[in-house]
Amino acid sequence: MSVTPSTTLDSQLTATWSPTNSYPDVPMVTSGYSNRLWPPDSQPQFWSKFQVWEWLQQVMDMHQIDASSVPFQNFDMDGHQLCSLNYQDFIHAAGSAGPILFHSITELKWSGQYHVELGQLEIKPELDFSCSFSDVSYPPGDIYDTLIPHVAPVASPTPSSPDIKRSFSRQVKKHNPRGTHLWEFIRDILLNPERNPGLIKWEDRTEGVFRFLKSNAVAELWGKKKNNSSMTYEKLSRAMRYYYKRGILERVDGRRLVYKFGKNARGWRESDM
DNA sequence: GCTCAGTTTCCTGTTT
DNA sequence: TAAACAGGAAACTGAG
Repeated sequence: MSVTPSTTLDSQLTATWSPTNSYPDVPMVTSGYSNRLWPPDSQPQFWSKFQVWEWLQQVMDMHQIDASSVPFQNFDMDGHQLCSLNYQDFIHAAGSAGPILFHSITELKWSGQYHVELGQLEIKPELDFSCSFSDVSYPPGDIYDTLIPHVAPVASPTPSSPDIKRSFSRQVKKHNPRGTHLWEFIRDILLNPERNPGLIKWEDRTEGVFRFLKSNAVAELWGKKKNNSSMTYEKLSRAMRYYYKRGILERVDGRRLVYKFGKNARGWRESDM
């Protein structure tokens, strides 16, 4: 299923979010998407489906949202369609993560058109591949505490009371307490081979079977991401084996360095994109 | 401070 | 013989 845009791009830009008609009693907070992760001339209206998917993944990584909590197939659309979605469309398509995604795309659309307060969020820029996905963290009392109630219009399922807000925050973060999981890191390499040619490759894309080509290099990259210079493939593979029990990976008997995504791994299928 | 999830580290034994 | 696999056990880490 995918969400059909309910308004046009132009009407959306003026009706759903603007610096003047939103929530004047609340200071605007930026997460820095427009300034850090996407080039200034990157206009979401002109994104391809793949770029939409990349954006989706990046926002989820930034906010440490479990990828399995957002049905990627709901975002089977190009940038123009994405920009045409209103707040309710995002709620419909992404559930509790909808407000965050809505805020992100709105900010990108409005990039440079309104004053933002920088410096409220900690960004850890890195130049290598690993920063492409999720090396952004927030201080305590992070964006969920400030963003969600502000973005949410009246009569939305978005949390408003402190208790609900707290449980929402927990729901979003509990699954991923320390940023991107290893399997998501692996998946991202597979889905972005242009960034890491020759590290891991698909053996059977439709079945989710993949093979490590440079196991030590992947381990090194993982260690770099976790700021752990002593990471080895042996340790990484131990963590991979723990995924068997959880159904995130399945064993591929008799083949070295070959793994397969299991039923609980999300976001790797072409149909998810 | 406690609990929990998700690793990380170390280890022994087995398979390729 | 080396590299990789398998899995137990304990420790670690960050977040709620």
